[in-house]
Amino acid sequence: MASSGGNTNTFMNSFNSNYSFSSSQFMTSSFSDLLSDNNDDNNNNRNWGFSYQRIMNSINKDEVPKFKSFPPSSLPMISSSSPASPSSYLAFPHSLSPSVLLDSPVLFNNSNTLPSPTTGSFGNLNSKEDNSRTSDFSFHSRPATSSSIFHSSAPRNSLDDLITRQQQTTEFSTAKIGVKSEVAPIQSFSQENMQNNPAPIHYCQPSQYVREQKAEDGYNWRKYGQKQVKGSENPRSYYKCTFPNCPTKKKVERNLDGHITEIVYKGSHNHPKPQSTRRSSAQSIQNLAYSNLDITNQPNAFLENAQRDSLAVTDNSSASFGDEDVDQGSPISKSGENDENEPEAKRWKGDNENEVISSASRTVREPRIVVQTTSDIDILDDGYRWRKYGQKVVKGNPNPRSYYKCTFTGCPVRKHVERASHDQRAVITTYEGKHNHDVPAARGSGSYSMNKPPSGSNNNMPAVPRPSLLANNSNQGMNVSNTLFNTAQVEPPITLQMLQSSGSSSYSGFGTSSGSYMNQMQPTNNSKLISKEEPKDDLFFSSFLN
DNA sequence: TTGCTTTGACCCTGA
DNA sequence: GTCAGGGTCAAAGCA
Repeated sequence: MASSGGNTNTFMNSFNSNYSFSSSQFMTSSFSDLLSDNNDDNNNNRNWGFSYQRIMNSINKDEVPKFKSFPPSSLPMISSSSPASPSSYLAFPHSLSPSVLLDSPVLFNNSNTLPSPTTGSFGNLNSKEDNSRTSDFSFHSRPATSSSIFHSSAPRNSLDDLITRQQQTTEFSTAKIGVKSEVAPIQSFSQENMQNNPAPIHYCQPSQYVREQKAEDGYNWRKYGQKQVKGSENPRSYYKCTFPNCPTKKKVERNLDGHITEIVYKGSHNHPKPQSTRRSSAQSIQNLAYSNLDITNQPNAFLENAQRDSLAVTDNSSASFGDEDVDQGSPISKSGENDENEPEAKRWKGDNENEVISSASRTVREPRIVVQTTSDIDILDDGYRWRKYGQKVVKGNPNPRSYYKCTFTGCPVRKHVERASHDQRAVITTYEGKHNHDVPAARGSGSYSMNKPPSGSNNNMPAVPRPSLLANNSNQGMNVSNTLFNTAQVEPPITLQMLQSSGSSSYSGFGTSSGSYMNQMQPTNNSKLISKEEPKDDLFFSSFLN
C-alpha cells in the first residue's frame, strides 16, 4: 500500500488463488488437517485458473508458471471430458457415488448455484462422461462456476454438507484469494502435483474439447473465429449462438492443453435453451444446479435468485449483471437490450472495459466467466460508478492500466487499476481526488446506501459497501479488494481458511487491510448479494468451528 | 449434404 | 496518419 501524494492513494493487494483440495484427502483428514496441510505448490505462484496468463507471462516467465505448466482450473463445466486441470478436480472416492452427489440437492443447492450469466447454466455432464466418472468422479473446484454451484447457504448436514462446504472452501480458495504462502492452503494442486499424484483426469484433445464445450452450457454455439491474442499463448475462440437472430456471443480462451481459461459472454440469449439430447443421463450440472435458475428465459429471475440467495454472481457481475442491473434498473434482461441500444463498436468498448476489469479476477478465478456488459459505465467494487476512459500500458509494467472516472456529475475522482509488474497477483488501485458525493445507491437494492459509510467519514476512498465481515478492513484495503473482487466475479463463500485466518494473526492479510482476505471477499457485485449471505455464513462458520 | 471448424484476411478502434 | 491489436468474415476443409 502506498500513497502517491495528494489525494492519490495507491493500494496493493496480493492474493493467491491456488487453493483446492483433494476430496480424497478431505475424506480422510480432519478439517484441521486440511487446513494445516500445506502444499509447496502454494509457494509457486500457482495461478492456474488465471487467465491473465498473458500478463503473467510478460511479467516474469521465471516466476510465473505458464499454463503449459499449470493448467488453469478449467471449465465451468463439470465434465469429465473437459480437460480441466487436474488440480481443479475434486475426486470422489468410489464409495461416494457421483450420481448421489449430483442428485443431491444439497450439494448443488440451487439457491446458490449460479448459471452462466447468459446461459443460465454451467457445464453439462455428458453421458459418456458419466461413465468415466463412475469410478473417478471429479469436480472442478472451479471459479465462477464451481463457486456458484457450491456456494450454498442452505442448511446442510452430513457428508454432503461437508463436501459441499469443503467445496466451498475449495472454490473460494481457488477463486479468491490470496493467501499465498502466508497461509497454508488446504491443498493446492498443480500439474506437477497431479503428476506426482495421478488422479483421475479425463483429458481430451482440444478439438474434442471444443466440440463438447459447445453444448456445455446448453446452448449451441458456432465458432466463427479464433485469434491468438497478443501476449498470450492461449488462443481465443469466438462463438456465436446458433439460434437465429440470437445476439449472444462468447469468447473462450484455452490454454495449450485445451483447458478453458476464460469465458466471456456477450449479450443474452433471446430464446429458450434448446433441448439437447446430449444432456441426458446424469443431467447436466446446470440442470441440477440451476433447475430454477434458468435465466435464459427468466433473466430477472436469475438475478432475483442471486440476490435472494446471496449468490455470487460471476465476475463482472458487477460490470455486467450488476452493472446492467443497477444502471438500468432492470436486471439481467437488460443485457440483451443494451446490446440493441448501443452501437456494436461501443458495446465492444464496453466489453473491453470488462475485460480490463475482469482481468484481475483471473488471478483468483479460473476460468472467469464474464457476461459482457454493454454499458460503458461500471459499478466497480467500491460502490461508486465508474466510467472507463482509457487504458494504457505504462512503462515499467507490462500490465495494462485501466483508467476510470467517477460518473457522478462534477465528481473529480478518478482511479486506475493495474496489476503489479512484480507480482501478477497484486492489483494496484490508485484513487485520485475526493468524491464530492455519497456512494450512489444501487437501484433496486439499496445496498449501497446500506453499506455506505457514515457521512463525514473519510471520503478519500470510495465507500465500500461491505457488511460486517469487513468490519476490520480499512478503507484502503477495501478499495483494493474491491477492485479485486469486482474482477473476481463471484462473491466468494467463506472458507475454512477464512475461519482459520479470522482467528489467527498468522493469516496475514486476512481481515486486515489491503490484501486482506476479507477485503477480497467483498462481493464485487456489491452488497446486494452479500446482505443475506453474511449472517448465514457467520452462523455457518460458527457452527462449523463448533 | 449439412453443419461445423479452421484460418488467413479484412475491418474497426484506439493509441 | 500510422500502427497494433482485437473482432469478424468467409472460403476451404473436415466429419
